Amino acid sequence: MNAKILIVEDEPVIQELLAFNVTQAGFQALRAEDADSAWQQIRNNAPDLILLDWMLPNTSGVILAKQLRSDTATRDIPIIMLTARGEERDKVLGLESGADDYITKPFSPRELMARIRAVLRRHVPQRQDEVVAAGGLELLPAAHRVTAKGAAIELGPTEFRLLHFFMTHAERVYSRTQLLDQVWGTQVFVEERTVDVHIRRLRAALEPAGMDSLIQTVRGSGYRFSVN
Amino acid sequence: MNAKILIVEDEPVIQELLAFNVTQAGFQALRAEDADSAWQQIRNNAPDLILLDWMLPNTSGVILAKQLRSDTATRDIPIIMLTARGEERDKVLGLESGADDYITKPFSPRELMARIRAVLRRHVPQRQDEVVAAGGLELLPAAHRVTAKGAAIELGPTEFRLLHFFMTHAERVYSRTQLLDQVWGTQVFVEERTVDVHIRRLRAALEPAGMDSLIQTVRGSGYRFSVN
DNA sequence: TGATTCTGTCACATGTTTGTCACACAAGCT
DNA sequence: AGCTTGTGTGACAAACATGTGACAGAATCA
Repeated sequence: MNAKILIVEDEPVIQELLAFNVTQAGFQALRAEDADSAWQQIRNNAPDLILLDWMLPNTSGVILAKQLRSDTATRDIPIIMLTARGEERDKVLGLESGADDYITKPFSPRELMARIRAVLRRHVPQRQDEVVAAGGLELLPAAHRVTAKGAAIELGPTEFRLLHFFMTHAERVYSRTQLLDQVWGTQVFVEERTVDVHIRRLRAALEPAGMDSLIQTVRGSGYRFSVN
Repeated sequence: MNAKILIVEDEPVIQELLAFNVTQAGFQALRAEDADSAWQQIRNNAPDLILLDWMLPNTSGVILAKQLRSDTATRDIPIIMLTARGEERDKVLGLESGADDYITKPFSPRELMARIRAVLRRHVPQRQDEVVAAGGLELLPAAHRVTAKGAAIELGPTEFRLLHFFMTHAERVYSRTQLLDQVWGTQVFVEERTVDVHIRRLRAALEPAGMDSLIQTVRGSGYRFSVN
């Protein structure tokens, strides 16, 4: 959810402005002033989207875009071109440029973010949503629903993800660290004991249905979802 | 995976451009310049998707789309409309047009392919102009009318499209982003919170009939239309 | 044209969720 | 038994998500 956006812009003021807006909107901003540093950033940080200035020193933005498109590793990274007023829309979006969208300077932050989100939206792969059943519980990812013997069970977002993970990884012990990685994500820093609390909340939610014993404590190791 | 795409476009240059891009992307391109040759292609080659120019000689694209939608054999073929800048989005995405998505000329090839892939991916055959009934509500697309237990319910255009989408996609959670794509269209840039407001307006309109609980909030995920 | 509806956005109200404690309790060890 | 370590539990404030009323501009209609 926290997409990385590479800003390729030689003008420091504009670069700063872009980075500010992007960061403000909750994205991670990477920066580059020219084609070389852009490539370096791309190799090291694998951005999800590139904001590319049409005019760049040495190599122009168009040429960089072309190169990006011809390289298998970067072919699928969407590009939004930054152009000066008056550039021909046809040229910008034309075949050779390979841009997904463009925006003319000066631009409103709102429009910039809207375009970024729109482009990202179309490039995010679809996730799976198969029905999961285990231990008398049924979980429907698409409907975001859990039922035990037909009765609905209300869960908060985190408990839902936690249960989903457990149900798809039953009969195996997971440490608190592993659960944090899998359910919270690798980039979140929270106390390990937080897992305990959510386990408790999940058990409490399952308890009315008599399903709370499905989640077992393995002292010294972690937790396990087990049908037995 | 090798989908057949029918391009219906009278302007030779654009037709060529489209065919080139489509082929390049690994699809099979079929071509037609007018409604008659389009029908011929459809009958002979059963395309998986149709790229249709809004303006066509003789019969306009809109009329062809309408015909496609009313013919049982072609009802389920998704359509992407090609429009000039400035066309009304309501008209384009409106129910009478029957388009699944649209794109304005001039467009970027990447954008086009992204749309094609998106439409193919999510394409669930759904009849655009048939009466929909769900959760005690009845919606008549052709008449642009909604009733609950016989009593008419007044809705604005956006609320109508929103409800129509929900009723044809019940029991499933949609994020604000997905709803924007599906109901507002992929080219419209509005705040995500706008969805909330329209949900509220829709609920308010359904409330006199006691049907407002059909639209449920799923915290952290989005909204769901559900009969339960 | 003016009147009327519709839309998108905001600011604020309200309600949930989350991570963290501090402490209680349980299990293993010598 | 005492000691040590690990886990359960209730409370809480801050962060966060959603509901809601108001408003101005756009679109529509007569």
